[in-house]
Amino acid sequence: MAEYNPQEIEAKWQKRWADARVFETEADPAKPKYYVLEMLPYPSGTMHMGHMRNYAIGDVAARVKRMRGFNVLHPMGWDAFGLPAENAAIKNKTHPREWTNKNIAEFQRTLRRFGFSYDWRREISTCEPEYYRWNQWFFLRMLERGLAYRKKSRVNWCPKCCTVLANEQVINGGYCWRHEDTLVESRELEQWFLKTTAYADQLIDDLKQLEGSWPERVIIMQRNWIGRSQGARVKFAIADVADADPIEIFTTRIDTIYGATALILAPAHPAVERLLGWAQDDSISWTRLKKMRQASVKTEDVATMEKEGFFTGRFAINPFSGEKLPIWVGNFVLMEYGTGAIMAVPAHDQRDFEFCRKYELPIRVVVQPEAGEPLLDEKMAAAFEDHQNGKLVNSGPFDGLSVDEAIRKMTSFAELKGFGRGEVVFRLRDWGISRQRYWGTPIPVVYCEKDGMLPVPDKDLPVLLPPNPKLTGEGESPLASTPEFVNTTCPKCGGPARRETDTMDTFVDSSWYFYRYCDPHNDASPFDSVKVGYWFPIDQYIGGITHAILHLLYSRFWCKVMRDLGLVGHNEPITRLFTQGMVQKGGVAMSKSRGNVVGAIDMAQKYGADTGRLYTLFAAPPEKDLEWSEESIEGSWRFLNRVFRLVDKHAASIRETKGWNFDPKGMTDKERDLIRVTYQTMLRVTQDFEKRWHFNSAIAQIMELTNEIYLAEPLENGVRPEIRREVLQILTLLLAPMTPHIAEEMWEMLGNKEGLWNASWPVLEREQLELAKDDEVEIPVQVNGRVRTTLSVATGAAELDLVAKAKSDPAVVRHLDGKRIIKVIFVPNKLLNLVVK
RNA sequence: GCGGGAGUGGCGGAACUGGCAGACGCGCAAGACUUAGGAUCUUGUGGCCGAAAGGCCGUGGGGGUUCAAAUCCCUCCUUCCGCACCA
Repeated sequence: MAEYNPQEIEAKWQKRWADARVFETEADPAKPKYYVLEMLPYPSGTMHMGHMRNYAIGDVAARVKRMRGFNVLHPMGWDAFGLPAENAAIKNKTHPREWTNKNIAEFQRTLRRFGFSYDWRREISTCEPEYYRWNQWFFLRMLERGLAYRKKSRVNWCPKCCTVLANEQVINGGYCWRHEDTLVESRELEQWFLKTTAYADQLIDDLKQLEGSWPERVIIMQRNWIGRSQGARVKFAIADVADADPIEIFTTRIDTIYGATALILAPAHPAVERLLGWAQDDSISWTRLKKMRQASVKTEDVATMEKEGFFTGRFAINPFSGEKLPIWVGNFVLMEYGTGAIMAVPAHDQRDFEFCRKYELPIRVVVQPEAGEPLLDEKMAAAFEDHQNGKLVNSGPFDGLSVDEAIRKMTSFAELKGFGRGEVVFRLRDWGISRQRYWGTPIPVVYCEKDGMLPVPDKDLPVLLPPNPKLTGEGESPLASTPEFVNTTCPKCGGPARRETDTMDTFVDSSWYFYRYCDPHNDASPFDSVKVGYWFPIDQYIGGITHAILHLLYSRFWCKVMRDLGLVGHNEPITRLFTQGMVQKGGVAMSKSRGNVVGAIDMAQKYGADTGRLYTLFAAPPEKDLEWSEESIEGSWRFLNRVFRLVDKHAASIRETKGWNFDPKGMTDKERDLIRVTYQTMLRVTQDFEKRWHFNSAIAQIMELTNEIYLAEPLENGVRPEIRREVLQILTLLLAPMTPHIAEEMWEMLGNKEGLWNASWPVLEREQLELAKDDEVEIPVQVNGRVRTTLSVATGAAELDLVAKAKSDPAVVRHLDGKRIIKVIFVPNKLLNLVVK
């Protein structure tokens, strides 16, 4: 009697896989490819079971596809630049590289311990010059095309990170994404940007291609983030001032322009000073403005903030009606969106209503719903929410038009008269990539006093990080205080020049890393387009929902840039996306700071990697959060022991038998039941893996099959050895993607000379069913005890029901559109066996 | 406020196209084997009634469609996530 010893078995098979180079893969146009990828980890602290769940899901996909004959690319690498390494280095007085490499070694050891089927030859680490030089190369290409640019602007500054954050890194209405308790400040700095807005239309339109294969909510989140609004700009001339520049507003509802009763400017609007300058008695207004501008720095509690404003003393002319409208400044108007100025239409906008109510500005209804209460006074207007389906009133020549007609006609009228035009406005901002930290990719640009800003020539790449920086975590960028880095020569005139001292946001690294896996050691270009052309797009990407916007949006942007550079031939890098749930303990995600991690290595030592893998796959469907439970993990452990004992018990008696070909003749009832339940399980598990990714119910099916075999004991009496072997081999094959080590061991115990890694996924051949694909079968139908009719059922329909459980005998009669349809139960030696109550 | 999910035993969760609700596992209970059990095996386990056979109720609440509803429709409630003065 052999004991299940996971540590021994796992080490044994991991070595065999490595020796046989089972997971190493090359592009091969003769074979169908499958690129499956888990988001690359940031190597910090220790790996816990939350990480493992992610990789277990990907590994199941990789192994199933491999068993089904695909050429599978399944790589792993490290998102190795970033702030924690720098902070740890400051704390421990070491170099960030030291800390990072130590963690990478630890992470790698853990992943290997779990037996994930990676091609380790393709491992990449983004902090290596061989990798980041291509960040710099891409940056220069973008610079050439005007997609990278520098400008002074208000940026998000995290006082804890001591660096700038991208808009996407500001969360919960104004907090740092890494320090959720730290309010982001606003600073004016000279910054590098990548022009994501140049692709705003494509980024939003191409989301359509992803529908159905990306989670709906990710698509919606991206769509909202990009935030496209179709609207119009309208110029309002300023009354009583000669030669004054008009004020331009943006609106999506130009049809309501006759209902405008004021113009409201953002406090930061550049025209405010001029307007106040012209007005008399302005000292109070100046004070208010100053206060408001300071207050607007805070983005906290935006939703509940009281609307405030003041009258500038000036008026604007409504170009449609000629009406004089007071110009106000309002704290709720954003400078960053549209033109920083709006027309207030209090009857048809909640915010305008609140503002005008407070300051007693008039309210005028201009859209009247066709049916329903007449909206004539201001109280009705406030309650009126559906402005989409009304007709215009109080709107001069446009009275009576529907909203859609009015928007069209009034926009072209404004264009004709030259005071407005239709425009699409995006919420998306360009991607600010400058970071004032050391541990990132240096931006490859120099500043010469004579020649100005110049790109570093390609031949001088990579611009290396200085090996011995002074890291303090305070003040300016560490690179700026490293003279040997800063001082350089001008590539044009050869005179003295200064290097750019900002480094790139680490999201640059992860925006294209998956291309590098296709050709990881190329030192002439970021990758070979032919190799990428074979592997791309990624067939299946797996990661947390946390990256729904940041990483996935940047990656999509990068892909489109590379396409326009002629490097790749596809529009979207990722065909299918799967967002797995988190592993929690005590109701919150595992994290070092919360002190609730279950270490992956500890897990492997206590129960073995297979039990850990099985449990994370079994305890919850993969897209849902999983609450870690030390108690219920015992169930997975027990199950593997049970299966192992079962195989061990029969191994000796069946090891020498030949394989069994489906042959219904002479089967005993016990054998038939066993074969039927085995094949049914096989079909259902295949469906769960391939169609639905319901790993938890796939495992449940396998457990059920195991129970059925136990129930059929003693197998020795009444079940031929070759049938026992067939059943146990299929059981082993079904387990292989999830618990590969124990599966290999049992496969060997059953007498197989070749490793399980060479085995194919079990498939029922058509001949075994004795039905051709489009056969029709005549089935007499009994309803309520009497033969009623004869139906023909296409094999397609019968096939569906092959997966029905044996227990669901007798078949069920279904009424569908007046027709009666039959569920068919498959019994091997009788072909089709129908019982209808 | 807007958008998207989710509500099924003591717990995690099954149930594909409307067709035997609660698969599988945890936990719990009883028993077997044991010097012992936090090992292993067997049996039971949604609620109520019943000795049993069996019956009734049951998928957040209420209503509806259907021979048939966890599943479809209406409505309300709860909850999680994302966005949030985007004009």
